[in-house]
Amino acid sequence: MLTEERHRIILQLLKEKNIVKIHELVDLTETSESTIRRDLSLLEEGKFLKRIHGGASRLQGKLQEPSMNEKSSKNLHEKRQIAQFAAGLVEEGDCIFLDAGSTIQEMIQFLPKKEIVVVTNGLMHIPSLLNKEIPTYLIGGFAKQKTNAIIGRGALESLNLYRFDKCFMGVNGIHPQFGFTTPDQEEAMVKQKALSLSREAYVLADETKFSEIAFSKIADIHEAVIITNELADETKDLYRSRTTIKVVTP
Amino acid sequence: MLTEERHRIILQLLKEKNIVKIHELVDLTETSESTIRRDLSLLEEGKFLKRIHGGASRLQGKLQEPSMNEKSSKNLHEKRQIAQFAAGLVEEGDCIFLDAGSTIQEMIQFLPKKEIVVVTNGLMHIPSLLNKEIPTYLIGGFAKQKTNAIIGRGALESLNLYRFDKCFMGVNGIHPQFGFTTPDQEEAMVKQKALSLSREAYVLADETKFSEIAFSKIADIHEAVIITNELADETKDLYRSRTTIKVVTP
DNA sequence: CTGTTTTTGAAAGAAAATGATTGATTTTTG
DNA sequence: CAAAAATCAATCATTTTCTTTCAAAAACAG
Repeated sequence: MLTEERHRIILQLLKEKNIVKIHELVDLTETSESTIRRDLSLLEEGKFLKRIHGGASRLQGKLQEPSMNEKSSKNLHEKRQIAQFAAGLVEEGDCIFLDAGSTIQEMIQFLPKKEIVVVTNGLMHIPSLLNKEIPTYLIGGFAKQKTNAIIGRGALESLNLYRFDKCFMGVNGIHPQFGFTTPDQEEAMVKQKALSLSREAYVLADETKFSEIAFSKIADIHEAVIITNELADETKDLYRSRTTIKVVTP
Repeated sequence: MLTEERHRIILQLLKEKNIVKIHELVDLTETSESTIRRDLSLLEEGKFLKRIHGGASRLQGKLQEPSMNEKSSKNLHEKRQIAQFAAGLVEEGDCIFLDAGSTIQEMIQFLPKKEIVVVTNGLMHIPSLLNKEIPTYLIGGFAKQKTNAIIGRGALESLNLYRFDKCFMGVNGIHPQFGFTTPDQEEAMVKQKALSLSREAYVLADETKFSEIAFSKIADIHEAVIITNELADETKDLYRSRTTIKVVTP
């Protein structure tokens, strides 16, 4: 059995079980304990897992891309519902802005087969957009490694070339007083700019984002329509007076 | 069994299994280990798979160019030599423009670990550039599906924000009278603009590009230094009088 | 047919992976 | 708390795989 093959098996097993024991792996792969230990050491070095006494455990850093599976399927389902609803708002002839980030990425698959134009700062959206043969414009600027978003002065200048019918974005915090917020200042500026260039603005957020505050402010609460799933009634009331909330019914 | 035939078998098997072992392939094709090793090396060069100890594994594609099946390994080798030479021209502190396209993509792996800044219109370059932790700026504009390049008005406007120490580009035709040419007019405009913003301009081209003419003109022959591999003497003379040619010695 | 290039297989030494063993360290058990 | 059990890191000999080199075989061109 090849090294890489074992590594795949180990990671696969970890995904399912959160914790694997050394002996389990020895039996499964029919190799020696030494070999498995070496494997675990290597994988730990590569930040794929954490070694613990007797085995290894999964690490839930955000660094883990495939930990998408870890997100409870409920959460994912909600996210998708919100995304689908948002995509339904797009109309023939629209020019829309799509923010970088995984929330918005879910939207793309639901975008209608109409004549639309998409502008985005999300590098991760490009393959799927082109795949759907949607005319796509990317704004210029600095390519941020961690989030795969385009940010910076170039991004703002670039946006000036466009006007949008609708823009869609994800945020990290929604708060009655502090408005929409996100951790990265540069990304906040891009969102802000895009929002100011749109006739209609939509923020996609599941219930976990409400009453949260992140570092950098994007806009006041009334400047965008919030698309979300079921909310506690008292939360709803808190926001209803200040802005529009579209609640996706399952 | 023909080389091509073996390659096809190997790739087919990889599609099904994610991992293939050397001995598996030796048995299957009834050739020697040496031959299989050579095959795997070639296929790895062409970015079709990744060699691992004891076999090979499938590489899960990023934003790779899929339509480039005709890579002959000889051609690829030349291309790589040219790319390596070009990368060697990059100096500490340089701000360089990298054109979209597979020729330039080869350069990235050879870029020196110095403080440099890269601006590009090639979406396919982004993953490897970010991977090397090189500060990267993408210009804005229309994302062209076929070539994964950013083009159009936005691209030209975007470029205006920058000035380059050096720019590197691929072309389709080089001709004493007609200059540098490429099939797509929009891409030609981007190349032209980038070239005009650079202190020094370099065109990377193997011998097959000489005396060819494509539809859209980028610049006159004297406006860029040509980096190429061995040339017939008469070809060399034809261009030497009008521009600089750097010949990469193998 | 002859000389050249390309492809192939074999072989040798280098490099990597493996499994067993050692004694140290940690955890469990009494 | 201390002994017993389990797990661990480190080392080493062995096996497997890799790279390089070379010569024979095959394909090719003139």
